[in-house]
Amino acid sequence: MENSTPVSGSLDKSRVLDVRPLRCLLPVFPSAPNSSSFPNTHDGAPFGFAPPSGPFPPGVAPFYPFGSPGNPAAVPNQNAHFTFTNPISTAVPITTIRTPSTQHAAEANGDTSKPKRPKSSIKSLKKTKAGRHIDIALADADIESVVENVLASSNLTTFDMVQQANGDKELVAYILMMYDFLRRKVTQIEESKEAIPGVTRRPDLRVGNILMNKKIRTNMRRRIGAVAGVEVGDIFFFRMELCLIGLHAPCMAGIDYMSLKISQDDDPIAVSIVSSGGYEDNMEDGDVLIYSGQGGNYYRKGKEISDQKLERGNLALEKSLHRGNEVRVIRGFKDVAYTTGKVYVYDGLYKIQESWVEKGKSGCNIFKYKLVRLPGQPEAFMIWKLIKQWKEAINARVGLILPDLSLGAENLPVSLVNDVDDEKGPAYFTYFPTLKNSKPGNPMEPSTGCICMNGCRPGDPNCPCIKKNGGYLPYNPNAVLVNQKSLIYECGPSCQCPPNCRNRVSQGGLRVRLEVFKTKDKGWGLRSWDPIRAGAFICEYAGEVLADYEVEKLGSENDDDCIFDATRIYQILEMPGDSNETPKIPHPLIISAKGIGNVARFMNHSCSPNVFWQPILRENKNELDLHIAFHAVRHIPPMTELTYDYGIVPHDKADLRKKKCLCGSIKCRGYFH
DNA sequence: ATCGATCAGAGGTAT
DNA sequence: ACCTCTGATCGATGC
Repeated sequence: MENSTPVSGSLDKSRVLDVRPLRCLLPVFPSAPNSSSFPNTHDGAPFGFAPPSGPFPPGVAPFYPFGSPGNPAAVPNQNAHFTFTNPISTAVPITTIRTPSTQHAAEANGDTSKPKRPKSSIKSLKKTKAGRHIDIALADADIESVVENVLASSNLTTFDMVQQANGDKELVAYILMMYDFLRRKVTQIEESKEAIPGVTRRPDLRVGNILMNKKIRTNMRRRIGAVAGVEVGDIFFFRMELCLIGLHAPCMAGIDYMSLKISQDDDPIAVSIVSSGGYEDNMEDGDVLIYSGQGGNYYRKGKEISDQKLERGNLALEKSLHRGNEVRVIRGFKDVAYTTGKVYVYDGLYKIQESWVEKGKSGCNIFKYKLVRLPGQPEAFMIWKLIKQWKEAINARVGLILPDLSLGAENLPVSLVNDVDDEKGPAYFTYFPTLKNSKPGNPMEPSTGCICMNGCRPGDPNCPCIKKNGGYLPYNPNAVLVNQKSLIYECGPSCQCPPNCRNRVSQGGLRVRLEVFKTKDKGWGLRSWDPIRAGAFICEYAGEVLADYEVEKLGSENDDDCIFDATRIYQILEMPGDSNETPKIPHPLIISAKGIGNVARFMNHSCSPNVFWQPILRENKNELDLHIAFHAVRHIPPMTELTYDYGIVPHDKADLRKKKCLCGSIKCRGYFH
């Protein structure tokens, strides 16, 4: 990983770099809508990872976690609004939350109008020392009300029985987005409170527990083989996600099994395993997995390391070996972008080929199972292995044209690849990592920057930058946006916090290893070698900010590719969040990346995008320093094309600029601008 | 920065 | 009640 990072250069972002080596000058995007050089069919999505889309099943109203960008008039369910800044609000100042009063606690609980509190709250009350009762109770009430309100705004409390029993792609995507949004939100709230030493709050488990209790889950019944709505290659970042969608039921154990009635006998049969390196698994081969049985393991109070026994999961694996049933395999490993976290990849169906017992490093017996991947499935874990090779030696990348398109302007290289035809690169442009000619206007009221010398801390009641964001730091750790906002106020040149401040995410440069590649039918596109978490920052839209007179010219000229136009009409994203928080920019912003730009200029349009944009205002004395940042709608597996919604041109020039859309989504509008 | 020890947890099975 | 390839945190090392 590190060896692919060029020596800094990140300090000198003002340099404009020429990308001259690209000799072949061909159009970047599909040209005219009636061009015959592009296929008219919508089939054949470039990869197996077509984004979830389409009409929601009955009972599942789409709700808009990250809000609906653009025109508020385009929001269909105006009556389903919920704001986080409303009364119940999470935006209660920390100080009021911290004033302990039994009356307050009782009121807070009563206000939820939920007579039954989840058992987790009761437990924490019982287990916590006397002095902390109220804090915990208030925290729980606070979080419960957030969850309640989010769920209420989605017109949904539980799925019906059919949906709980069997999912589909949309339902699975919906549950995962809901889960991760709530998890980020709870993390944000917890972070803003004073930490209780020695107490870890585990938002992942908490939110999982709440959704489980509310039956916001699917594929509940255990099954052998494929799980409806889950595709080979899908990625996850928490074990709870696997539970909620029925891919792997135990929230910690590595082997999931069910009893299968054969004549009179009840045989346990393994249905899925999670291999994440906790034991002495062998992950060398992409299609073969040597998996260790469970039990007899290290650390458990009052228990010694011991021989593993042929019971529970081990017995199930043994039975599955003889029965020859398919076993789902989820491979987990350290997330390179987030050292303390893990990423899980659903690697499809395997069969157990053999089993044996061997002595582990501790000297105790360990069961071993050899699993072999069934042929004919899309590649999943194999792609990760390939990428690892590319990172070690860039020349291993087939079709490589340039190892770094940015020529050092970014803090990570951006490879340029064509493995579909012989085109040698996109049309000439100059790589530049941020905006030129920014700061076109003056704000209504002057503002001052922060003085957080060690970086802005969540929950700091005195930080003006956090105040401007409604009292919460808008980003979770690791540059993940909690939810879409009308406008995010980042720290900027007039702040005294350091460049690595958590409130400067869009200024920190690339955090995932990107690749510009030739698509099959949409010209050049953008994708990532690294997995991307839902909400994670991807890149800024760089280019030249167009002045009014330049915008006027746009319609008449035909060369208006590579435009970001915040004034267009945008469709609502299907993400959990607050539908009131639609992007609102302080002044019209149109960016041209035709001559000067960064990776963002290669992102293609999709009517069901996996990336959304977010306006950012950087604190800069009395100037409006407005930028556009792109974040992930949902978890995005490596090598999946990144797309966002280009929006709709409202005025009469629209028809002239229509291009045939090839996004392949069920909800495709048929064209884009 | 990376490692290990630590521990409260969750859904689930087994009794 | 018992089980477990979690996940965050805290301290101690590594370079």
